[in-house]
Order: sequence, then C-alpha cells, then structure tokens
Amino acid sequence: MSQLAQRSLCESIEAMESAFRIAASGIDGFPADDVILLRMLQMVAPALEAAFGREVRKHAGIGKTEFRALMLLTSKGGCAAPSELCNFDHLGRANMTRVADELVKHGLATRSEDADDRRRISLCITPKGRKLVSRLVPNIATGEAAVFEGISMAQRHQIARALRRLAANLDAWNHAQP
Amino acid sequence: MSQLAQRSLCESIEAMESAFRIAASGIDGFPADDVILLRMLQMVAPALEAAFGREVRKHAGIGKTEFRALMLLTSKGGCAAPSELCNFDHLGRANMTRVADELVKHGLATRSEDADDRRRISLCITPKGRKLVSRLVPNIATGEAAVFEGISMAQRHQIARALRRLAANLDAWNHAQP
DNA sequence: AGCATATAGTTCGTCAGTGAACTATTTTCA
DNA sequence: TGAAAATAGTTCACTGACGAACTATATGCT
Repeated sequence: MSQLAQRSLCESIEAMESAFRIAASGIDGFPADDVILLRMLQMVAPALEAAFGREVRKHAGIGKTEFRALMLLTSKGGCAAPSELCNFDHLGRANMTRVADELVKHGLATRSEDADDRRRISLCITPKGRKLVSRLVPNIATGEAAVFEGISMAQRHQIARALRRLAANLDAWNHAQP
Repeated sequence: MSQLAQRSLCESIEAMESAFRIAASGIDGFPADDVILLRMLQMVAPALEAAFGREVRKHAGIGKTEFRALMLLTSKGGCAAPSELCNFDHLGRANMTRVADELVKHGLATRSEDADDRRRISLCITPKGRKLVSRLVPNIATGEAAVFEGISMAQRHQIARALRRLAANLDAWNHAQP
C-alpha cells in the first residue's frame, strides 16, 4: 500500500478544510474561504495529473508529458520545434530536451535539423508515435468522461472562465512582483 | 530571464487550446473541451502554487509545504503528529519527514516523543514559528485577494463544488482501477 | 559591416515529491 | 496469550520539474 492516501482525496480535502477553518478563527484577517479553495485546486489538480500519468505509463510505457508532446506534435501536422511544445505545456525548455530524448529513444519521434534556422530542431512524430496516440485516445476519452461525470456543461464553462481569469490575475501579479 | 514563461500563462493556455482543437479535428472521438479544461486546471494550479512558493521563500526562507505545515500546526493547537499533517496536505509520509527536519532546523518546530503511543512523534510549533505565521498572514491575504479578483463569490462556490465532485469521481476511479 | 542582443537547444546541479523497504511499536483476534 | 497484521516514522533511490550557465546561431542597431 502506498504511503500517500492513507485517506482518500475527499477525506484529505475535508480534513484540510476543517483545519483551515479552525486556524482562521485564531488568526485575524485570514481569508479562509479563498485559502481553502486554492488548496482544493492544488490538491485535486496534481491528483488528476497523477492518475492520468499512471494510465499513460501503464498503456504506453512513457510519461504523461512525453505523451502530451506527442499529441501536440500531431496537432502541428507531425513536426514542431521543442520550444513550441514547451510553450503549449508551459514548461521550461530544459525539460523538453529530456522529453524529446525519451520520445526518440522509444522510436516515437525523430530529431532533424531545420535548414532555415540552424539553431532550431524539428521534432517529428513517427508512424509508431501516431499509432500510439490513436490507440490511447479512447482510454483518455473514457477517463475524462468518468472524472467529469456529474458536472454540467454550464459548470464546466464556468470553471473554464474562472480559470482563465485566475491565469490573467496571476500573470498580472507575477508581472507586478520585482 | 527564466526559460519558462517565454510566454505568459494566458498565452500558453491560448496556444494549448488551439493546438488541442486542431488535434481533435483530426482524431475521432477526442473530447476536446474536457481535455482543454483539464489542461487548464493542470497549468493554472501549479503556476499558482509556484507563485505562492516564491512569496513564502522570499519572506520566510522556507518552502511552501513547510509553511503550510506550520499553519496546520497552529490549527491543531500547536502540536500534531506528522502523519496527521500529511493527511491534511495529501502528501506521503516520507515527505513529511523532510518537512519536519527543515522546520526543526530553522527552529520553527520541535520534535518530541508521544508518551501514549511510542511509535508517534509530536511536532510542536515554537514561538518563533507562531510569529512567522502571523507575520506572513497579511501577505497571503493580499495575494489571495489579487488572484481571485474579478471572480464572484457565486463562481467561487461553483468551483469549490465542482472540485469536490472531481475529487469524488477521481477517488471512485482510482478505487476501480486494479 | 560589425558588434550587441536575443533565441534555440543542451548540460548540470537542485528541489520537492514519490514508492519500497526497514524498524519499532501497537492492535487484533484465533 | 501470543502470533499476525497494522501503523508511525525513517531511509533510500528515483522521478520530473526547475533555473543558471553554456554554445551556436540569428537578428537588430548604429
């Protein structure tokens, strides 16, 4: 048994919430509701990500980020520069080097030089990579459906809107910090 | 300049969204909306977490998890067992050992034996730790307010409800997996 | 034209998390 | 009652992300 999740995610959320409510009552000006909401976001998101990662690892033998890069390659018609990919995923370039290494090692993509700009590299998905992507899409669709069950379309749009606003606020905040 | 965020979070979200919409048009049965929503969640949450972490590190010289443990200690009246804390934060016990080490090293908490159950350890916040928590609360409150600006209370409650449902669905899914 | 600056990719060291294996206790129950 | 199972904390090796520093190219500005 894992040492994480001695309790389920729901139980942890509940425990976290009551702990922060108690803490808030003892500390003046503590914005309990917002702290709790933010903590929920930061507990649920990685848990979803971890579950997705386990699925991908089980079915494809590669990490979630590697698989996502593969999906993004298909959306670019098969080839893209690493820096484009890490923009899509909001990851650092250093990380994408490792991801590309992994994809090439598994024969899912190839590196080739870009003739126009010799600083650039073109990462291209292989037929094997394409096959993997289309083979795994049904699994992903099933998982997404299961995880979003009981959340109405209207709610999903609300969340999307709120997340966009959060992102904008955070960009502004980061920009304002010295 | 960091190698991350050559583009802002908002720009990355936009790029990700259009990439997945294109990918979806080429792959049958690809649940674009849900994938995009999930990706937004997984881009925004760590970005918020990272920003919070930078703030804490700057003002307190410790990591976000260490600081959170400190806050949770106060909510338990000053002392708690490490395993309680990692339940609150949905972290593994191994991790909490490191967190406790760090807090003790900085003089923010102490380890003492639990007389009732000699397997257990009682982690207790020190006066210095309490002072740190109350000193940083205003900063946190300011940050939270900035980040949630423009998101109505009704929306916040909607998100909270949806996140709870996501957590429940995920627990069920994890439980169903072999 | 030529130097300063910016960009693409890589390498390196670090950080915060994980699971598995271990020890020491406590609890359970046949 | 005593052996089996569970629990608390630790240690260890590993993972996937990061930022900083580096090289090689390309771009922009006098």
